[in-house]
Amino acid sequence: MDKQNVTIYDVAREAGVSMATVSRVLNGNSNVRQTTKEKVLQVIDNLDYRPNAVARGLASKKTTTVGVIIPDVTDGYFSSLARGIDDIATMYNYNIILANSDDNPGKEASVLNTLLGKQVDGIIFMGNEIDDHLRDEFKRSDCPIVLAGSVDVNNSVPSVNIDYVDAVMNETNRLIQHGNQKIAFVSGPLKQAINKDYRLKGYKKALNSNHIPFSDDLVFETTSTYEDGYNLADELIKKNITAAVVTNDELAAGLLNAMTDRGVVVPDDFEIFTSNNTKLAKMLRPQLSSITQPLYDIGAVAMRLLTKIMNQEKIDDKYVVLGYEIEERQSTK
Amino acid sequence: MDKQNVTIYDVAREAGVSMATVSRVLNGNSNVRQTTKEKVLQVIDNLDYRPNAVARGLASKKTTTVGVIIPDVTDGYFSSLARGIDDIATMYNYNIILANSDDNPGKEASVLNTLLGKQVDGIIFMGNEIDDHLRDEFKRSDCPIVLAGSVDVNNSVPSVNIDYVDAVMNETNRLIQHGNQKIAFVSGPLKQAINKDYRLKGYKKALNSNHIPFSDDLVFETTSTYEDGYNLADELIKKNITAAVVTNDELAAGLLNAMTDRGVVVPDDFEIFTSNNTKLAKMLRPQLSSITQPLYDIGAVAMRLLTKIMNQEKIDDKYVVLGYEIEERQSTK
DNA sequence: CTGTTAGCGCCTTCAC
DNA sequence: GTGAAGGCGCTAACAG
Repeated sequence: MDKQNVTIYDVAREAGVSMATVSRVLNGNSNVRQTTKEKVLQVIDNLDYRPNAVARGLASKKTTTVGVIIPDVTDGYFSSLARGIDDIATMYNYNIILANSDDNPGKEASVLNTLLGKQVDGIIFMGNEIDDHLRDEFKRSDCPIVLAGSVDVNNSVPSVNIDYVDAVMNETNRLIQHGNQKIAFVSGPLKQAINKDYRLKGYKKALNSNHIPFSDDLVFETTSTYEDGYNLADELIKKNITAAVVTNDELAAGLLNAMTDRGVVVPDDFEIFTSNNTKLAKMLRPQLSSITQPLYDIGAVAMRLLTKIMNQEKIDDKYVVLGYEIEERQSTK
Repeated sequence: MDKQNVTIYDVAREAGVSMATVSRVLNGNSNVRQTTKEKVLQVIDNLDYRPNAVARGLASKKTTTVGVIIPDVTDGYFSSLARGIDDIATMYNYNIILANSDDNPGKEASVLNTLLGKQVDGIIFMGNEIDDHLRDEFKRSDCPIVLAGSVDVNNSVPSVNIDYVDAVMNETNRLIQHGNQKIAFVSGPLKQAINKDYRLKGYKKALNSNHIPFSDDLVFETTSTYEDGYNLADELIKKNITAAVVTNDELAAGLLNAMTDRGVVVPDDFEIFTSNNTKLAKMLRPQLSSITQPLYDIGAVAMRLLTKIMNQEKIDDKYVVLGYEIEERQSTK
């Protein structure tokens, strides 16, 4: 009933060599004669031997697995990053332990600790907010960590992102150029730095450079769900708002559908710009205009960066900023 | 530079007990005097000691991690299952190693092997097709495996599903009751058992019981992408088809949008039923009528079942069939 | 090029 | 209740 009855020792005996030699061929060590190597390989095949990664991990202090903390796999934005992460991880022979955190600081800290206990070689963290406590844990962990599509105002950890300030500023500018004066900023929780310190800042910059006064009255804070977006429509209509910059695609989808359901024609009567360009944006009608982020690449680059750090390679840039585009589809004029 | 400098040995020395005792309190063994237990706990806290799960795994032959093989995290159907899986896993103190397979038999077999090498305590497999080779690997693995939202015609492995035959039959029946005679079956790859042996069968049963002849001409095999659905519209229109049962939500979304973009009014001129009730279904306009599967629960129940098997508990039913509903929204009359 | 010998950090009998 | 000792399966010097 053992999962793993045949060990390196069995292989060694069967092949008439020492376990060290078997270990060498397993690890691609070149110091093995071709003929013995072949013989060992042969025996491994015959015995259907599969190295025990746990034992290997204990001995070598490397588990070839990395932890991935994600708010919610079900979210199209983060799952796209996760896909990029996993593909690159696989490419470099790593596996990922995926853990959902719901953006909950308690869960994040807790899962971080269990990951460290499992001796992951590195961690990719995705989350909308990094508080002091978490930053401390990161520091104390003594484990390579990279943020993917997530922002740390202190830049205390390597990260891969786009320029959120710039992107939102550009969106807002376009909306202004389209003639809108009352533009809503529809956001996820403002305690999240990515919303408050980056996106909102971009929004304000655009208003400012166009001499439009900023008003708290046009800032709508939500929990980023489809329903939140849907429920917001009436209020926006009542305030005679004619356009919105939205920080999340599902949120934008809710707003869009609510508008349409109320007979408000998008984009003629109301324009919407969203932020993440998940699959969803193109599947809606009208299609959502959006910042087009290289989602897969953000994950992929983050994982690649992590491999370099784990590997102690020299890093050119610990704070990668990838390019983005703005694609105007059908939800803007 | 060690990730884990303080070991159980340090704790033992510091607390003036043996490592065996420390191990006991760590594992909740009752044979420890209350006072010593408290002392040990105190030292653990002081030293910021964190047990090394790898060493523990080697010694105990339990890793408290399970492998999860998924076609693509980016797919709303599977990511919902994955969320259910992770939540229950967390509840039972397991972590999940998530691996994308793209439904590719080669990748599936390969990742299965690396998971087994990592000594996972169990595996949840999601995939649209299980071929003989994979079934063999499952059997040989001698590792608890549960299928989630995935079907094995041979029932060689415990699984959690809904009754796909019945569900598709019901959908088709409704379409027939709505007066449709030419109903398309728009499917993912027909080499996948879930499509060919279950859904298609349900479609045929409905036709049959309504004395409508089955025609291969109305079966459309695709790769299940949004684009596939979009590109199919013209053909369906040309054939004067008035309704479709679709096996995948993104596929259905593509078809829906293509119809709308071509001026075909859904549901007046064309009805659509989809199969998975992912978030997407309700976000589209018109909203997609669908089989409403308990996605999260399928994952959750599968993981719960797996814990029972890993725990050698008695299992009432190794082939769980969860209930489903059919929800008619706006894409059907 | 190959074998020997220690551990890696923890669990788990088995004594006391 | 607690300690001592022997692995778990593999890697990593160190010899030869």
